[in-house]
Order: sequence, then C-alpha cells, then structure tokens
Amino acid sequence: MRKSNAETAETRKRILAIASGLFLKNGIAATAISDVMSAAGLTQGGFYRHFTSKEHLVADANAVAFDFIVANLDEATRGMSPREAVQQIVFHYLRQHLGEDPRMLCPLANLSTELGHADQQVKEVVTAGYSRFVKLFAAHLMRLDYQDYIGLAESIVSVIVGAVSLARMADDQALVDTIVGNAENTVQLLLQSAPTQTDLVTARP
Amino acid sequence: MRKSNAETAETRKRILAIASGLFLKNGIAATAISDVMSAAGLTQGGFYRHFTSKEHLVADANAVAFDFIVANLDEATRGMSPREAVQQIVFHYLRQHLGEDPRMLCPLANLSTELGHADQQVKEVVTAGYSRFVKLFAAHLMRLDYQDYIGLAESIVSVIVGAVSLARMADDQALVDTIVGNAENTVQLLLQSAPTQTDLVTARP
DNA sequence: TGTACATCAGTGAACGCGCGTTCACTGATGTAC
DNA sequence: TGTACATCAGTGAACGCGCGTTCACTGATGTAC
Repeated sequence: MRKSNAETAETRKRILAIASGLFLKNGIAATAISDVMSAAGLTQGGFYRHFTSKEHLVADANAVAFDFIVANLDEATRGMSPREAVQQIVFHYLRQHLGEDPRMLCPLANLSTELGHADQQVKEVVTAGYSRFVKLFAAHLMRLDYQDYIGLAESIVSVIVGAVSLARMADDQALVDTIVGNAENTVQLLLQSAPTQTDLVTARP
Repeated sequence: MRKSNAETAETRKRILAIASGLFLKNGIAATAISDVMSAAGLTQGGFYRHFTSKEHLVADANAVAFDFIVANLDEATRGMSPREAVQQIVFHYLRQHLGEDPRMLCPLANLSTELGHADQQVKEVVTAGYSRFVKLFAAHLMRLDYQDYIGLAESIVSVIVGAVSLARMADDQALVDTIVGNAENTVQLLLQSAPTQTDLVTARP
C-alpha cells in the first residue's frame, strides 16, 4: 500500500491543515491524534509515518496556521491604502470567530495557554508567528510615518490578541460585542495619538 | 476520622488555594486531582467530600483566584492618587510572573484557552472576574475625569491581558521585556490621549 | 448534661476510559543494476 | 527499458499509562432525645 512521493507529501499537507483547524477550534489537548487522522480519512497508526510525535505535529500545524492567516490578511488588503489596510486587518482579526473556516483563527489568541506550556520548538514557531503579525502591521504603519511604527504595531497586536482572548472567555454575546467594539476604538485612538515624523518636525522650536 | 465543621471548611479553603495556584502555574489539564490533594496533604479519594467534580473545582478555584488578585492589587494601591494607582496596577500586572506566589497570576492571561472551552458555570466566574478587573481600573479613571472611563478601563485590560498572554508564549527573555515595556508605553499613551470632561468643555465653541 | 445513633471527612484500592505510541503485516512504489 | 529487491505509506489491533471517579471501610464528630 505504499504511496508515491507526491501523494505522501500531499497527505502530510492534508493532515497539517486538518490538525491546524481542529487545534484552533477545540484546543490541542482536546484534539486526539485519532481525531485528526480520521478527519483526514486515515487510521491513527499511519500518523507516525508523517510525524514522530504529537508535539512535532503541534509545532508544524501552528507554523501552517500562521502561514495561512498572515498570508490571508496580507492578500485581503493588497492595494489598499496603509490606513485602510490596518483597519481591515484589525476588523477581520477581531471577527475571526464569525467565519466558517477555523483556520482563520489565530493561535496567539486561541491557543495561548497551551502554547505557553509547550516545548522550545513550539515556542520558536509561535514567536516567529508573533513577529510576522507585528511586521504585517509595521509595514503599513511605516508608510504612515509613525516615529515608532514597530512599537505601535506591537501595541495593536497586544490589544487585538487581548480582546479576542477575552471575548472567547465571555459568557454572553453582548459582552463579546462590547469587547470587540472597544478594541476597535482603542486601535483608532492609538493611531490618532501615536507620534509621527511630522510631529517631530513641527515640535522643533 | 470525621473532622469538625470548622476543620472541614478550612480544608476546603486549603484545597481551593492550592488548586488555584497549581492551575495558574501549570494549567488546568496538566493539574490532576491527585496533584492538588497530595499538595494539600490528603489522598485523592477525599476530594469528592468537598467537590462533586473537577469542573466544579475549576469554577471555585478561579473565583478564589480573582478574589485574591483583585483584592491584592486594590489593597496595594490604597491611598495612592488615581494616576499612581493605575500605573501601579499595570506595573504589577505586567510583572506577575516575577513573584514567587502563583496566586498573583491572573486567570485571564494564564488560563484563557482552557477557560474558553469550559462550561457555562466556569465562564460566569471568569466573566465576573473580568468585570471586577475593569471596575478596579474604572474607579480610578473616573476620578481622573475621563469621559468614557469604563471604555478606557476595558482598553487597558485588553492591552495588559494581551501583553501577558503573548509574553508567556515568547521563547526568550528579551522579547518578554520588549512586550512588557511596550504595553506600559501603550497604557501611558491611552491615558494621555483619551478624552476627558475638560476636553469636552474647552472644545465647546 | 449525658447517651446512642447517624453522619460524614478521609483512606487506599480499584475501575473504566481515552489517549499517545508501538507493532506485525500488506502491497504498491522506488531504486539499483 | 526491464527486472528484483528494498522501502515504506497505511492498516488495525494492542499496549501501557494517567486520569477522573467510585467504593467499602474507619472512626471521630454532630445531633436528637
């Protein structure tokens, strides 16, 4: 029953995509290897032909999750003005649970506890993912001439990750809406208030 | 071997305090009933004299965790000016991992994923805890005459919860320091920029 | 206040379940000549 | 290009472990009279 190299590579990708979605939707501990494999149309024994352990799957699945969400947000804002792009990314990030596809969920907001207790390999993947999110914002903010566009990007990421994290724990929809709406206002206030290069010039005596 | 009512109540409190700390430090799934009970100097069979299930322990332990941390931050800032109090709370919240006592850790930042998947009873406890954090800030911010002091309180909570969440996932200390320092700057910027009642008066034509 | 019985905190062993991992096996694919 | 053997993707069952929960039991505490 050996499969061709091309088929093997595709199977691996399929397992990763499915695992990524299940982890994001239900959590890592709550997702068994057998859940992933049966969702991929395979039996659990075959798992170890692709990964040496669940921990390796977690690392690779999260890398795929960051690839997916960052690429998706980047493409969705292609051609937009920097200001519009930032607002669109924030808008979609804060509403990530409204879509059907669990792969639009962000590991930073949905798996934080479990990733915080993971091994070094997983943490490196997560740190790289965080860094990509910061750069996604920073690229647009630089074009808006903010003095500390990287710091501002980090601030925005903290706000939206915090808000989505909190929204996931809320017990009713009204509170979720409040948290999300407030996060949007907060980002607006930060964008209006953070110092730009122009501020620096005009402040010169 | 029956214990007196007073002793029973104290044992229950001891179990809750220990469970609270272990959950916050190691996570809920990673903490077994037997871990909690042996840390309390008891055997696991006795657990069910105090709680009907692990899920009930989770609910009660988190209620205790919010009691502890909110009361602690409130007392630590007693007598301070509103501005100083807000800054102190933010300062300590962002450095919650530096202390020895795991009970100074906040469930919102350390157990978010697991609490997000918990049952309704647990979510109510968490929502109440979030609300208490917001009020803790709002009380001081009101005295500083912010127009929307509740919204500003929510913003600050989002920022610091997001920052601590992200810091827990970071793989090196330099990044943790960057995230924490940036969160502090972000709160400062929000405090400087959020509109006050005075703004409202002076803006009148 | 004292007595007699019911209650129940805590023990230590056991149960049952789900999970990650292993294993012998199959047969199609890859590769060396 | 064809042949012969090695490789290995996938199967399905089993293993071993840890965990939440249950249970029979003990004996001190609570309570009704």
